[in-house]
Amino acid sequence: METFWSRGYDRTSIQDLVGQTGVNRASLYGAYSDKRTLFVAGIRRYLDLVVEDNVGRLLKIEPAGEAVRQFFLRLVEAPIDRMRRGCLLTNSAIELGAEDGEVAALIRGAFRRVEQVFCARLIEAQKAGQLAEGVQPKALAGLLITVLQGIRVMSRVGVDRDTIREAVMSALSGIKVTQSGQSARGVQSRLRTAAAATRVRSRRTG
Amino acid sequence: METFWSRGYDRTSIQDLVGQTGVNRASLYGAYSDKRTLFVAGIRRYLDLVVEDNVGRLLKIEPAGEAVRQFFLRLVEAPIDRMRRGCLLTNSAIELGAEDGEVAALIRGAFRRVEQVFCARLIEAQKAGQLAEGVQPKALAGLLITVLQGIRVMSRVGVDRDTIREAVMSALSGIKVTQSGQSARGVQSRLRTAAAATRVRSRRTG
DNA sequence: TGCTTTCTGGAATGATTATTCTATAATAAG
DNA sequence: CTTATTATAGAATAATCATTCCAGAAAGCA
Repeated sequence: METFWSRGYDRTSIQDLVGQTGVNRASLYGAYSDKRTLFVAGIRRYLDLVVEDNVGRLLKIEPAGEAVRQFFLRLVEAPIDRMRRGCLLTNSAIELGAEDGEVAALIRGAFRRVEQVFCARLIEAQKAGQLAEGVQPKALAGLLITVLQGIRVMSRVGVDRDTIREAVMSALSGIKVTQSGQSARGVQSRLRTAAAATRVRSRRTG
Repeated sequence: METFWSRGYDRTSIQDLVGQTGVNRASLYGAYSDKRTLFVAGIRRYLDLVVEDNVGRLLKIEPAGEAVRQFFLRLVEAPIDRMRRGCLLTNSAIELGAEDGEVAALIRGAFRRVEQVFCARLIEAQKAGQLAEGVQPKALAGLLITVLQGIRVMSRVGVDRDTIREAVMSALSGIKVTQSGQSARGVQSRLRTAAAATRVRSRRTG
């Protein structure tokens, strides 16, 4: 999973996997019939570890609006290497999605899952009066999963954080800011600081 | 350009290029020092042909809000093969963006260009009262270029059109609908028809 | 016409690839 | 301990790849 995540499918050789896992080539072939099967297993592991971890965080935080909001704030403020590496699903969607139906279906399923979690939490948020007038949870969830993928693409070529932050702010504009979240405080204030610094910088540079 | 667009960098062999262009291998190497240089030329050609064509359309349509709106409506209703093929820039951003600085810079430049055209037209739209209260052109432009990339990823794995349409609708919600656009009529009504058909279909299927 | 440059088809090179095979070492089971 | 299973290192296979080379064909130019 780690190696495919860092280097992609084509650029990962069996030898790379042997080196990174410390498992012999023959043993790898003993456990998985070929490279593609091994890759699919890597994707499955990513779903279980990384995606579920994010889903868990998304479900845990209260209030619901804050959970969605922080999901993106956290994403935008991730370390540079993490941003460059992107998401195994996004990377694989582009690399293999058009040609490998099984991989495409796995990725589609993950996208749908995250979208539905977004949607569920947005419905909660709406009931608690945390959404702006006229915002439809389902439509906003569709926007958010799309923006998430877009951010993965932009980060990959090193688009500056301010641009991405601005996009996120715009995407989240339908969710009212609440100060209730416990762990919210850290991320929120870090973001406010960054945004303020940006404003000063852009005044100076024109 | 066409071959790299369809198959990506790694999966395109020099032999593929010889076959598709009808130009001899030795002649290709006579004109371009290596595969990567040829690829960069392909990207540049894409910028000149495809990106500039889209920018042109974005600049031509009046009123400004309608130009941005139609850009996305057109995108969402593109033929299925066109959607699967995606965008050479998006595909290359993921495939090479993290490892090839020159390619990354080219792609970043194109993203910035399109974003700025979005922004310019949104400022026009705002002056003409076509934007909702509190919508900031710059922030919305950042959202739109991100959503554009996100759509390219989603389309690649065959996410259904309704989901993408919904995301687009949500992203465009800050732009008021006007009926003034001349060529607007065609796309608009096509979209309404598609949306209506979808509604019926989803009622039938549950 | 002749000469020079460019283009062509195809073979050659050398590296890398996924995958299989083999013989040996380590481990687990009885 | 002995036997059966599994893991290992590395060689062997066969395909594909980017890139170079070469001898001949075509085209441009005088």
